[in-house]
Amino acid sequence: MKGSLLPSIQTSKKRPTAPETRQRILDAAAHLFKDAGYAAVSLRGIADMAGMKAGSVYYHFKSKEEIVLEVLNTGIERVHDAVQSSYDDARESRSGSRIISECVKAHLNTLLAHSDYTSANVRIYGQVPQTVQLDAKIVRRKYESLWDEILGSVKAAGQLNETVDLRLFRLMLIGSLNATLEWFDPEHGNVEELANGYLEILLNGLME
Amino acid sequence: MKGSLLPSIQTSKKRPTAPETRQRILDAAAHLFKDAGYAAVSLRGIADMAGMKAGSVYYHFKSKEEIVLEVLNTGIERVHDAVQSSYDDARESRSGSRIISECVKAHLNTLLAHSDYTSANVRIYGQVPQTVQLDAKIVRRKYESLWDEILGSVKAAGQLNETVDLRLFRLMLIGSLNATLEWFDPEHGNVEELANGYLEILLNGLME
DNA sequence: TTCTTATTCTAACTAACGTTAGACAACATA
DNA sequence: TATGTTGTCTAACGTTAGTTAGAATAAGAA
Repeated sequence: MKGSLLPSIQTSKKRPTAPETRQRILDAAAHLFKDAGYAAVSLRGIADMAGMKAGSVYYHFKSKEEIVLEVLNTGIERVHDAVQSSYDDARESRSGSRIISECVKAHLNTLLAHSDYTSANVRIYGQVPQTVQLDAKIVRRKYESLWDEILGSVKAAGQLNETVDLRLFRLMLIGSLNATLEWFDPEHGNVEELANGYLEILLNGLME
Repeated sequence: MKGSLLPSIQTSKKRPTAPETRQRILDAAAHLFKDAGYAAVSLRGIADMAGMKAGSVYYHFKSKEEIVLEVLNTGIERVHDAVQSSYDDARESRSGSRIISECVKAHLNTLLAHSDYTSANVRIYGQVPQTVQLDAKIVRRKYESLWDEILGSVKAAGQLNETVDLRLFRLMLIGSLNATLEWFDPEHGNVEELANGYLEILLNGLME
């Protein structure tokens, strides 16, 4: 087996196991989908990046669609876990702005600094085949529900502007966070600062 | 010439002129790019929707890249014109929130209700070939400058929260407006209401 | 009516795509 | 060492993509 373009997973064995190779394929796919979209990424490209030939990918996955569905779902699961974890931690503070801040930071960190998978989901979801989209929607909806729960609890504690439509706010919040993918450069920017900047506007508003 | 899938441009001539056909090709391209992305849209698909065969497209355009560059630039020009027009009209009100509101509405209206081109730009810019991206960036920058001008003038009039980073706000604003493309359905929603909902949060903030 | 011009069609090219089946190689175990 | 199992390579398939050059057609002008 020739050299791989990804950092190789260290094992005591010369030849990687199927789970390891499978992971390598998914990592490559997530990275490429994130940057170029679904249709523009070929199996040969993914295989090349994973250090193998395209035909070999079929030992691990049934189709390109199966790969992208797994990338999409993993992406949402990761950000869901991160936000859930932050929510659980921040809850006891009983501060609405603290809770929202921590969850926003968790979302942005996952999206911008830790997961090609989450980035890929955001960038390509709208362009994958319909069948894949339908399958991925299930996990996506769960994440939306998590945010509804977070925002709902803050509102129930009387800490939100009463006139704000929570559904719209959630759409706007996640939309604006996800849109940072188009311009934020993780190598030259600080996610924490970015989150704080966004939160200031969202929580306090723009006008004097 | 067989029936076209687009509403035909009414002329006194039996056979459309090149400009008319050219427009039809661009309309088809913008529509398809918007929905499926760049790579997934074929010349044959565009030609089919424009009511011709793929080879004929080459009489009007040199390449697929030439088509997409034109779609991208037209998209930005349209939203730029709309926002510029709203800015010019709202200026005399001397009300910061009025100015911002009108410009936001202009942006959203163009994006969601009037222009496949603008929608296409937002959705595919990050995925077109590098060379196209570089070319399209010029026009894009001008639109960003327009917003910088708008926000700068409101701030200079002392009507903005002093601590807000204008560049960040602009990125966040345009990002969140553009993200509405992923979920807003123009056939079942009201753009004006959407704009008002967003503005309320952005101008007044979320917290009590 | 004929000629000219503009526009579209057609057939084909090369390259690339997702996928398949079987050969091959590497590793583990008896 | 031989055998069995796992994982990769290879060659090929049928299809699709962007593009090209020349033929064909339609419309307008003389």
